[in-house]
Amino acid sequence: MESGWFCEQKTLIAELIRGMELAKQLRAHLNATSSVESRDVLVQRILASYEKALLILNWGGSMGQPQSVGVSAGVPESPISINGSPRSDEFDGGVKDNQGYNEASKKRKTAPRWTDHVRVSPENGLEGPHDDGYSWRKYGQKDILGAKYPRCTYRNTQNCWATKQVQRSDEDPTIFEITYRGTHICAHGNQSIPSPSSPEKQEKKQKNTDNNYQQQQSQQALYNFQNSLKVITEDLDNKEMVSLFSFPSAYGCTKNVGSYSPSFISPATPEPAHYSVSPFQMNNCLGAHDLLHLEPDFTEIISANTSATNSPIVDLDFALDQVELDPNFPFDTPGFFS
DNA sequence: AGGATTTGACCGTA
DNA sequence: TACGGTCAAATCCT
Repeated sequence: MESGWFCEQKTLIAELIRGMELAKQLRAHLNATSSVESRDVLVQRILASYEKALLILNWGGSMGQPQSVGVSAGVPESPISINGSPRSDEFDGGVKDNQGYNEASKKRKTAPRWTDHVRVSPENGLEGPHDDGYSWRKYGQKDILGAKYPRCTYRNTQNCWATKQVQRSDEDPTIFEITYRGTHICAHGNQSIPSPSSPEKQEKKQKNTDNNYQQQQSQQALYNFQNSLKVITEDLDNKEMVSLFSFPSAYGCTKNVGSYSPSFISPATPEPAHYSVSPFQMNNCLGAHDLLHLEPDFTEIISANTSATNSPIVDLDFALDQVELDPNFPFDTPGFFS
């Protein structure tokens, strides 16, 4: 459990760092001739970041105690002490019958859970991706009784038990309900640490670093992009947090909607890369062709950054992006945490 | 060839 | 027993 809390601390620090970075950005915007909307976006992101940090503190403080589950917890995913051997693909080798599987199965049931609602706006084109920064891999699609659209299920690819379900709303087909379940124990993509991996991997990582740089340089473009976003974050009695985004036209789960684009190296797994789901590939419940009108570079920007506009709960990557982007960040700066 | 996705089958739960 | 979640072989994609 100690390692779990350690992980929480890292997330917490990342959130606080993010909040500070956003505050800096806001300060810059105050001096510049930026729009009110972009400032507002920053303010919202700052608030979301600190809100999440507080939630982590609350949840971390109750670790080891029974967690109320069932309702959307509105709680950030928190580490759990499992053996870190997710099941499928590169990490699902035969754990099905062992105790670890059973324990993990139980924990999954009692794991924190919350829901995002992602809205797609047919007339406006892509206005907001839903890249929560984690690397998801689809492992199931199920027709749900009484539901018009199938439910797609995704699992984190980084030795992580967290899962994500995407269900298109029957009432409003422009809305996708994204339910996050379980606890992230994975290192965040941008949290990749140098590893003596193969030259190929290192090369990929270098490319990723380059991407980060490009993303940073594209920050301004992002703000312009974000100005067109409709971001509504609601705190539903701390039980559920909902973010609404405008998306282009969307479809139900479809086949062959594309692949994940390599973006990071996973230090903890034998995987050659950490795959970050691009907004267009968020899941097969979104039609990839919805987004074809966008330039690849632009989609990259979106993928890397708009998670900051996501639910304060699920957005974890952005903060860590900041960490990696500035490895020399003065953590020991006096008063930094004060 | 390696990795990602699809999809029918299996399993657990209510 | 029905339903939803997950598995895993087959298939597709790069």
